[in-house]
Formats: sequence, C-alpha cells, structure tokens
Amino acid sequence: MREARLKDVAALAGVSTATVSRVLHGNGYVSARARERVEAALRDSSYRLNAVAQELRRQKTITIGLILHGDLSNPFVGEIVIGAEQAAAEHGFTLLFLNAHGNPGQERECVETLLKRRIDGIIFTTAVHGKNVSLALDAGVRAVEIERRLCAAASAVVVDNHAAATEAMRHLVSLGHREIGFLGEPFPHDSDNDATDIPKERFRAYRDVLRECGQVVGNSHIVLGHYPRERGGWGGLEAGAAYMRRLLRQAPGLTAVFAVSDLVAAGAMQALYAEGIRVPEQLSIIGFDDTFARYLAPPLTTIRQPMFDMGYKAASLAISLIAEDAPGSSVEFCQARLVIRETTAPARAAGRSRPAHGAGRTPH
Amino acid sequence: MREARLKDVAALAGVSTATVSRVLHGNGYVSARARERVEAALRDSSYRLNAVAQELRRQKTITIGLILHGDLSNPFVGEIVIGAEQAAAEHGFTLLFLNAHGNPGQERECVETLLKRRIDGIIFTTAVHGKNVSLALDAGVRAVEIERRLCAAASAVVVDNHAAATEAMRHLVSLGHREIGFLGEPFPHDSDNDATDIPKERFRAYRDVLRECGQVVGNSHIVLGHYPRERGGWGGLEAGAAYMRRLLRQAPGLTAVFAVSDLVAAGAMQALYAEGIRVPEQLSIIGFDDTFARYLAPPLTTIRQPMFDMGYKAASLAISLIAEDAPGSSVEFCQARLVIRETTAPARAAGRSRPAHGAGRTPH
DNA sequence: CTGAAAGCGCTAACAG
DNA sequence: CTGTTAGCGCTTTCAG
Repeated sequence: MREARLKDVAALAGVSTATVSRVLHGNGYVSARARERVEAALRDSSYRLNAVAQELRRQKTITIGLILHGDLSNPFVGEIVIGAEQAAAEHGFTLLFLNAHGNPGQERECVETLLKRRIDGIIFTTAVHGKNVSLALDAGVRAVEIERRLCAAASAVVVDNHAAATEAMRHLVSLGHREIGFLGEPFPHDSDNDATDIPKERFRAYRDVLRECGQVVGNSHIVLGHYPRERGGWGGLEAGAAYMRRLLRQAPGLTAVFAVSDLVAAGAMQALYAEGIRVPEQLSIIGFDDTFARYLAPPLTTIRQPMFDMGYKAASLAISLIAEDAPGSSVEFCQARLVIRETTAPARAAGRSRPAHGAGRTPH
Repeated sequence: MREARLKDVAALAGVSTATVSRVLHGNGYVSARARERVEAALRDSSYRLNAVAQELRRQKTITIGLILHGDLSNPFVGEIVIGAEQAAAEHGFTLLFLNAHGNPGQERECVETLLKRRIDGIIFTTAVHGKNVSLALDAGVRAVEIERRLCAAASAVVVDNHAAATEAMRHLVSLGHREIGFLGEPFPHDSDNDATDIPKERFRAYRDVLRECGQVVGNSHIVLGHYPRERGGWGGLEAGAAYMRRLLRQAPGLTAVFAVSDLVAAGAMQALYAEGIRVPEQLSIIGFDDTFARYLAPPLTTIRQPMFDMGYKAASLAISLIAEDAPGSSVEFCQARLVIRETTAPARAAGRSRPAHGAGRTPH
C-alpha cells in the first residue's frame, strides 16, 4: 500500500485537492463544513505531506546547507553547528550538512551538491576558498561565512580577535605580570595554507599590550614555529609542550604565558606538570577558545569564543537574507570574552624560582 | 533569467530531453554524435540538475536523517556525525540533520519532519524514545540506533561496555593495583531518565574483575550519587572532583581509580591537583570515552570509544538496508579499546603516602 | 467559497 | 538509437 496523497484525502472528504491544500495551510476561503470533512479525512488517512513535491512546486526548499571542514571532534565547531540548527529550527528550516575536509576541491563539490538540491542558503563554517563562496552567490544562493571573510560579496559572522586577546593580556597585566610569554599557533609544514590571520591578530594584541605598559617585546619570550600536523587530534598539543619547554629555557624570568589556543595551552600545561611547575602559583597561563578549558587541572582561564552564537547568528542571517530575497553582504560581530578560572594568579616577585608546590595542600 | 532546465539543454543540442537525461546518467543507447552535441550544450548552458525534481520522480531522496540529542559540544557525538557523513558521502548520500535536545516530543517532531521530507533512512544518535523509532519504521523508513537499543525492530550499532571496562580494570590489575576505587556516573536529580545502563555495565566490569582476583568489593571504594546537572558542559566534572575527595577520605589505601567517563576522571584529576597528589606516581587513574583525554596533564589513560566508526557503521548499515530494500534488524558491534597514556603506572607498596613529587623533575 | 487544470523539472516506459 | 508521453505529489491561478 503506497502512501496517502492529497488526492486520496480529497476523495475521502469528497472535495477537491485544492480545498484540502487550503485547509492544510490555512489560507483561502473554506466553508466550515468542508473544513470539518477534510479534517476528518486527514485524521483517518495517516496522510503526510510530501515535502519534496511541495518544494518542487514552490521552488524553494526551506533548507540551508552547512559546510564544515573536518573536525567536528573539535567542540568549537560542534557548538557552531548546534547554534545553527537551533536558529534554523526556530524558523522551520532544516539543515543539510556536508564536510569539505578543509579541501578546496571537496568544498566545491559540496557547494555543487547543495546547489543541485536547490537549498536556499549556505553557511560556510570557515570557508576554504573564496571562489566556492562566489559559486554559491552566482547561483543566486545566499551565503554566510563564519569566522573568516573570504568573499566580500557574502555576509559573515566574525569575532574581533584582537579585542579579545587584548582583554586576555590586560588581565595578565592587571595581575602584575610583565614577563609574559607568547605561545603561538603551530602551522603544519605540509600546508602552504595562508597561515590564517587569526593567530596573527592574537599576537598583535600580545605585542600591543606589552608595548602599552612599556615592556620590550623580546624574542626570547615568543615561540612560533612550524610543526608537522599531528596524527590524532587537531594539532597543537605537542607543539604547545615543546614551545613551553623552549620558553622555560629562553626566558627564566617568566611569570605568565599567553597561549594562542586552549590546545596549545593544554600542551604547555602538560610540560609544566612534567617539570613539576605549579600553575598558577609559579606560572600563570591563559588560553583561547574555551573548548575543553574547564576540564583541565587546574581549570584554564581563557577567552570564550561565542561558538553557539556564531552558528545561531549565521543561520539567522542566512534566513533573513532568504526572506528579504536580497543578496546583501552584512557582517555580524560576535564578542569573545574572558573567563577567569584558576590558571591565573597575581605575579610574585620570584616567578618560578620558588620551591615546587608553593601552594599545594598535602594529602591528609 | 531562470535556471537552465533539461528542456533548455535539449533544445540547444537539438535533441529530446530523454537523450539529454541518458547522457547525463550514462545509461541507454546514445549515438556518439548526439552525445557530443549534448555535452557541448551542457557546457554552454551552465545547467545544473534539479535534485528536487529528480527525487520526486524517482521516489527516493538519497538522504538520510540524523537525529541527535543536544550536545554536539561533546566531542563524542561530533565524531559520530563526522563518521556518518563520511560513509554517507562515499555512497552519494547526504545528511539531513536535526536536534531532538534529548526530548521525546521534539524527537517525534524530528521524525515527522524527516518523514515529510521522504528521507530514506534515519539514524538515531542515541534515541530517546523507542516509540519514535517505530514511527519511522512504520512509515517504511530504515532506522538505525546508535549506542542504546530501544526498539527491537530497528538495526543498531553498539559497543560492548562490559568488555571494554574489563580491559581497563585488567590493565590496572596487571600493574599490580588491588585497591582500586570506582567513580560512577552522576545522575542528575531532576531527571527520572532511566539511568541508562551503560554506566551499570562499566560498574559490573569493575566488580567482576575485582572479584576475579579475590578482592572484596568494598563500599568504601565506590562512589555513585545524585548530582544536580551542571550549567555549562555536559555534567560530571564537579561530581568527579567531589567523588574523588570522598574516596580519598574513605579509602586511605587506594592506589588506583577507575572513572566511569573522561569527564568524571577530569574532575577527579582537578581534585588531585589541588591536593598536590601526583598522578600516576601516587595514584593511577583511568577514564572512559577518550574524548579530551589526550589534553589533560598528564595525558589520561582511557578506553577509546570508536566514535567515528560508530557513525560510519550506522550510516553504512542504513544505506545497505535501503539498498536491499529490506527492513532487517541487524546489530553491529564496535570494539572499544584501551589507550595507555600517562596516568597509569605500577602500584607501589605505599600508595599515596609517599612525599609529593615523587617523579617530578625540577625546573632547570 | 470551490474545482479544474496547468505545470514545477525530471525519468522511464514505450513505440518508433 | 531516439523522441513522445505520462506522470511523481503538490500549489495556485482562473473560472465558476
């Protein structure tokens, strides 16, 4: 037995399909009597609207495509997806979702697939190649980029990394730290991927704040470098540990460290643990992203990226562009803010030259 | 200017739509000359197949719906999604994705939406209510459940938690540990959610292995309890810390701890860090899931759930069911395996009564 | 207020 | 080998 169609319901109710459609969507005039009969028929027939047919006829799909680039194991992007789904669901939209694996070619494929499916909007959870964004735009589909702006004609949701990193640095400075190290983003050897400028923004903030308080920005306090991409995980953990060890060697007076990401911070904390250096008693450390920061020991002070918000805003933006039927290229800003947890404490004169376990309580 | 249709291409090439369709899909007979002309026309016309029309005509969507229940910030489910996408993409399927927020009512809505869209399969990333699974099945849609089996008529992908937890415990035992504590799953006060039996499986393994080696399974070594669900995060972190402190008080001879999840383990490690107790020198600890375990200091030994695999297998299973056009309810098993990192070490006689920093190198 | 009818863009017999 | 044709299930004028 095939599924019930509008026609079947109509037959059952003794009316035309047009009438059934009208009661289904609550538009047009329908007499009370007809409505009743249709509703009864609807109940008896286990009818379920065929959205595919509807989409074909209406020439819109109420669907928006979401392209990401690999790591959903990174809670960062997971939150974005959830945020986008939320906004979509609130407007009756549905999310079609594809993985470009951070690869321009695959990204292009994804856009093509989406275009074939006639989705009405696309969200690029960090686009790989601007050309792919244009491809969507040219096909008359609204596009929103998250985090990185690759195509001026598209809309975007971004966060001000410089401002956020400035907040992080000011926090350290306000705690009395002056000898602050910087642990940068490791960029894999293999890719000539335009080393994204987000880490650069964060670094600029580091440098600017230091200058502001009259510190020299010494090379001994900064580690940036090439590292092979790690097998599991999303890269940066081992680099973080190696960077930290280097910093310990290079900058003996260090009292605090600003890591470009939670991941790098986690690596650094592993190195510190191995060395028996207590955080934050001997060294303060601050991360960026607020991904798994709460789970570290001690819980990591970091900058929280508004990931859910970014996804939510991106989808809302896409939907409003679709509704207005205007291509518009607006930019939404999201604010990242400092979350103070337990890895930052006031600087003390001696830095890490005090004995290990300065503040560690002993086991009972 | 509207988008090019098959008809336009046909006109341009001077053939019928049937011929164009044939070259497009490489089936049926087409003369070389006709093929050439069609290909030329295709190139000139920026034609893009309308998948919606195709779906309507063919009565299948090559789409599978993925329902999850909230936390994509949990890397656990993120990996599952990626795995599912991978398998789907390999077979030309596409993923429609909805969030049921762990709520039976919303889950039902999700199923309805999916059914309306005429998806050909559904994956429940841990279903909430068996009735919703049946709903899909009754509509003739293939359904696959991940992790929890709620509907006997559906297919499923599960992991043997008892076996995996046994491996974890055996690891501890082989290291010479006998005084092993158990940190259980905190169940929120508010929900009368059938405390899922997965934690129970893990606990059974704990008990069984201990008995195997002739240990009494003492209450002093076990902490299970009700805890209010935490605001951020997915619950269990603070419980882990509290449980750990309790265990320290109750079981002075403790040399190792088995935590029911990485999250609980992370909480425990925070408590230990605060107490100045070194891991693994004074106390070994093992987790479960392998979510952010690598990022902890020291990197947490844990049981790796094959999350990607689970997603991959679920989608593959759904796709094969769709292909066979058979409802079949088979179950696929995934193997979780031990990942030894740095939180487990041989038991020493004294347990944690030795001085802090047994193996901590001092800073240079 | 209601029904008939013309498609949305594509596919797949079927008949040349 | 190729074209004609009849829909897939729904929406929406347009006449009544």
